Amino acid sequence: MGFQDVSNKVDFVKLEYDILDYWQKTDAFNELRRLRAATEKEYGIFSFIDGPITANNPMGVHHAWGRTYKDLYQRYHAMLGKNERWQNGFDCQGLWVEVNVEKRLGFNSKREIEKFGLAKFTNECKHQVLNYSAVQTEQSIRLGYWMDWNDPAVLRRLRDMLTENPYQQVTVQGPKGPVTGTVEQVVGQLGMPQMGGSYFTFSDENNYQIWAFLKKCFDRGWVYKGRDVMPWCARCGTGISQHEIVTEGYQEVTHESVYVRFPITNKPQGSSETLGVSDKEALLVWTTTPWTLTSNVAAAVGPELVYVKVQAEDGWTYYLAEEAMKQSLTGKVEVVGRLKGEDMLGWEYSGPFDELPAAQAAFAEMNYTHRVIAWKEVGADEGTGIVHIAPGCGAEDFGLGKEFNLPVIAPLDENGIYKDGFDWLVGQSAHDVAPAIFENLHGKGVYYRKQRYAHRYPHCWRCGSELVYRLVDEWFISMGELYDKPREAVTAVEKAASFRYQIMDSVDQANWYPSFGYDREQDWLRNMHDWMISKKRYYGLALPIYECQACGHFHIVGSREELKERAIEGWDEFDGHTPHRPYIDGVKIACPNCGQPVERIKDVGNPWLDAGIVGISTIHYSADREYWEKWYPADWISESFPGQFRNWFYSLLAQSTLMADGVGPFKNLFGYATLQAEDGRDMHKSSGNMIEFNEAADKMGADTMRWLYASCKPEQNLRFGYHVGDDTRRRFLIPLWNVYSFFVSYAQLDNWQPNADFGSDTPPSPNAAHAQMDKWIVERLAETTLATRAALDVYDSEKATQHLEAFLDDLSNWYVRRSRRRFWKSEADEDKNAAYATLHQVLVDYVKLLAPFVPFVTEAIYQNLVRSVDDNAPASVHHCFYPQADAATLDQALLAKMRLAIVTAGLGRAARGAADVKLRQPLAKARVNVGSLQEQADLVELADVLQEEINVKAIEIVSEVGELVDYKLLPNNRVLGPKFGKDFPRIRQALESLDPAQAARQLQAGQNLVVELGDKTAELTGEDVLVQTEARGGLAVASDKGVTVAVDTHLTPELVQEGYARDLVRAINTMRKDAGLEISDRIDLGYVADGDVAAAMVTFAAYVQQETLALTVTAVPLPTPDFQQTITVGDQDILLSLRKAAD
RNA sequence: GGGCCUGUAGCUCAGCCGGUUAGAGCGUUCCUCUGAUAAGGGAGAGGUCGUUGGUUCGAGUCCAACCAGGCCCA
Repeated sequence: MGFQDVSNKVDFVKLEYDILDYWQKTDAFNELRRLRAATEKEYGIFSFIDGPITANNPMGVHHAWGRTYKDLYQRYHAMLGKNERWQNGFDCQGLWVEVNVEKRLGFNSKREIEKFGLAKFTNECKHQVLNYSAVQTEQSIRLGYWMDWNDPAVLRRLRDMLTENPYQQVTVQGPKGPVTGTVEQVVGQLGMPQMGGSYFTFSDENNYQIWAFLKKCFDRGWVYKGRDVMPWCARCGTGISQHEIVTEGYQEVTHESVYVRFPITNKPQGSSETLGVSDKEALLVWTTTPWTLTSNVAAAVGPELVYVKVQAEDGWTYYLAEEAMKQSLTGKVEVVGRLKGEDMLGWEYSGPFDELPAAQAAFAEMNYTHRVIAWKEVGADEGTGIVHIAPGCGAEDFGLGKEFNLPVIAPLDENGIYKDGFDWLVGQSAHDVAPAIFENLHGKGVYYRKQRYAHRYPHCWRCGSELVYRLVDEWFISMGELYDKPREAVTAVEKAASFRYQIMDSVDQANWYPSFGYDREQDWLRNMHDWMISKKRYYGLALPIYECQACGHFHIVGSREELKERAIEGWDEFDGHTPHRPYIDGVKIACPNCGQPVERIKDVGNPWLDAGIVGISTIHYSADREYWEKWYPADWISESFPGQFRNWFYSLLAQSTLMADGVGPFKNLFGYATLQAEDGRDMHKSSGNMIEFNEAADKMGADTMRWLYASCKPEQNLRFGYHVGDDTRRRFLIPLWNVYSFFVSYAQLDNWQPNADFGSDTPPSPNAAHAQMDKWIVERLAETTLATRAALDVYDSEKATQHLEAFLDDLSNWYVRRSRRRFWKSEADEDKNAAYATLHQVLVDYVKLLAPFVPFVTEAIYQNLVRSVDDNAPASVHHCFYPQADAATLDQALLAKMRLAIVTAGLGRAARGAADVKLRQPLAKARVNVGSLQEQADLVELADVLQEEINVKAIEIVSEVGELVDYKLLPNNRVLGPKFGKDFPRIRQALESLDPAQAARQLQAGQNLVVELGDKTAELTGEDVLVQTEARGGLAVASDKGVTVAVDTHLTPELVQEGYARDLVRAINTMRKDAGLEISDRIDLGYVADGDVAAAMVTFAAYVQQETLALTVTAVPLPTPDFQQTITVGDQDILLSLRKAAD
């Protein structure tokens, strides 16, 4: 037994695959679950509820960002001993799955789906989900994400069998034994206790649990059918709810907008204007959606807006808003009148498409003519200030239509095609008719001009098509009244009646990271409309709404049992199927009101119902209430911010709040921003800046990705790419590996092994300075442990990584660098043993701290440092407990002392650099000035360290370095400003005129300074004035943070010779390396030199021999050298030759 | 239309309650160290702190307007 070889050239990607194998072979994840089930009693639980990922595509690098957080915090809490559920979730239902299946099957319309058959189509959708859930499972495993994953092979088997024949019997292994049923039935049980693994929102449990939720809403009277003009996707044939459309639904597009004449036919009595019989007078109206002109019923003006009557060259007289003239009119015009919008109310005009049968019928029915109405929202920034109103084609228009009791002309069917009654337009798509409409208007003489117009226009968020507005019947959950008073003033009764206030209370119950998330969610809840839950589609939640065609009553069924009880038809055909179309549609119930048979409405549910119920459904709310109470609410949830306030966060909050009687679904919410490409743009395949997850993982390495993700600012958009990846690897993983590889290579060389219970009984180094260094790095690790835990406890991985990186820098660039010689020396004494034991222990604890962040490399290091020497240790670093430290016992004095030494050494090197004296050249002394007596004492103690670091013969601690620095007096603005106010500039001036050196002495002696301000004097204390030292130009001095270091650059011949000796040692050692010698190989050395270099070779012979492991040194070239080279030392060319000694 | 955020070095970003000479990392140039290091260290170049006003002894920081970009809600 002993440590395995470690190359310092590591292939991290290969290492990750090896570790994945190891975890699989040792069943490491399941072992962790067993261990934590056993420690739950002592340490409790950490409840995480996963926001489901849409199983419709391979996962992207942006998912990997979120999954890194999820894995990190679950692993951290597992290392704290807590038990967890480890359940991933897949989002499985809804339009996005349908769209991709349509693509796969080559469908373009709903008709083709119906022709294909709903039963088969539903299966294809499930097939799609099973396929990508398998892919995403594999990808997540590759990321190192530990979850209760399904075997991807089983998911694929179910996928294939489902398409083959969903009714064949299948048996799969569950955690409590085999599960048997038809393929459809088994798939419907995925995620349930008997199946284990990820939850799938298409499961029976999830669907029926939503029924229960809807039933509760129904019982409270919150569910209603609404008729409204909604954004509608003609391709998908479905309404798009407000929840889906804001933000990502809008895209910048350019349309042909059109200016149209609405010829005025009548100005009623009382108008200030009268219509001249022969006048060609018209309202000038503008629209960006020409297809809606067929449905015009009114024109709206701003009642307070100023309008003008203009005579144009074309013989027409136009009315339009004064401010809109410039953007609207072309050619010469003359203003002939001015009036307010309210003066035009009631004017009648002839519409652009009055000849259409649909228009005639609608107008005749209500005995209506086109007229001007008032709308205070009308402005003149765009268009003409006269707005075309078509209540059948626009949401606001519809609202106005209700207000003014206008006829509604709805032109489009669900595919966006003109319906009957629209004459020549029938059968044409709204998207394509603009040119024909223009031509038609032209023919009628009402066309004025067209204009290209760029604006943000809503698009279907799934398929990208432009939306139209369409009059439809949809189902809604009422979000309740928004009371016109502060939240605190809302009474219990009001709250009970208004769902939104109940959800707001749940928002209050959680900590939101970052905190602005809280405000965003409350803002959404204040502003949201009622929740549109229906979609006229095929695959998804079957809304259990039964609307009686006979009496108009509707009923909501709250469970499978209730449906069975109420069913009067079709139950037997449905029984054994999942609650999906088409089978569920065959069940009829008796209308609870009139007893007539009633069918389910055909609509399926909004997919956020599926995702939002998981806080209830996945923890067995109905099957095992005790279990649910234990795991609800979640300690923590996490998703990307954009979109989720009105989507998952919202639906989770809403559904949970109702089901859990006002207890919110989570205690802590952690959100993060958007992942972008390195160029700062969003990642898109079409932009060519897309990085696929698999490619990133295998090129960059999963640990690198994870450290990158964990160390970034979550609330800021993350720029992801190979350059930041390289930077991350170089900054962190490579130095980590180098320290590890350094340790192992020397430990192997010395055949060093830790004690069985390493760390506890290693005697300290007999060398006091070394013992102190060992103690320091241990203290630094304790300090880092405290800081890391504190950061992770508040979900601040960014801060944690900063502390962990700072530690690595201290470990690598101070502890190891300062201690290297202890590992090199040949005798295996107590000092060496202490060094090994310290570095070993520190590395082991450090990788435990790192394990949740970078699970692969830490596992590899742990296996070698711990498992290869201790069979009884936990099989995986991830089975260990997280390191602990006690803040009370931290040796703050030692930490401060060493920090000072590190700063001072850096300044010493900087001072040498300023004087252009390279570090190999020894110098006589350095003088150091620090502020406090404590610091002076600390530096005296660490003088030998500083001598080596700065390569000087002596360190002199001085209280004054006056001849090397200039003093500078600076006013302490923060103190003096408030004290002197307007006199402050004069104080500054007076201070500048003092002799700084003398003033500094005075202040240091505790005396006050007296300055002349012309008419008066002022006294300044040591607190009022800041005394700074600054290096006098050209001298070897550096200062920072109250420390000043000056090096004496005077060279004596002895120092020069010693410098040569060090140059020679360096050159010889490089030659040894180039000659391929082992570190421990002995050599014979020959050289040809004269003058000072030859003298140095004699004076420092012992030193050179010792440093180069030379058995013999001769002042002639070796006759048969292994390696020979001429180097330059001082101004001489020196011939060096060496040969491996016979030994 | 309303609200919020951002604008600082070539790039990515710090900059606390207004206070001294505006910083870091990457990149770049030069120097240096190195028998763990695809590393490390140091120095240099690089800034009208988006623009214009205002408040103040003093503004990157506070206020107003504007410009540019982003987000949220109508």
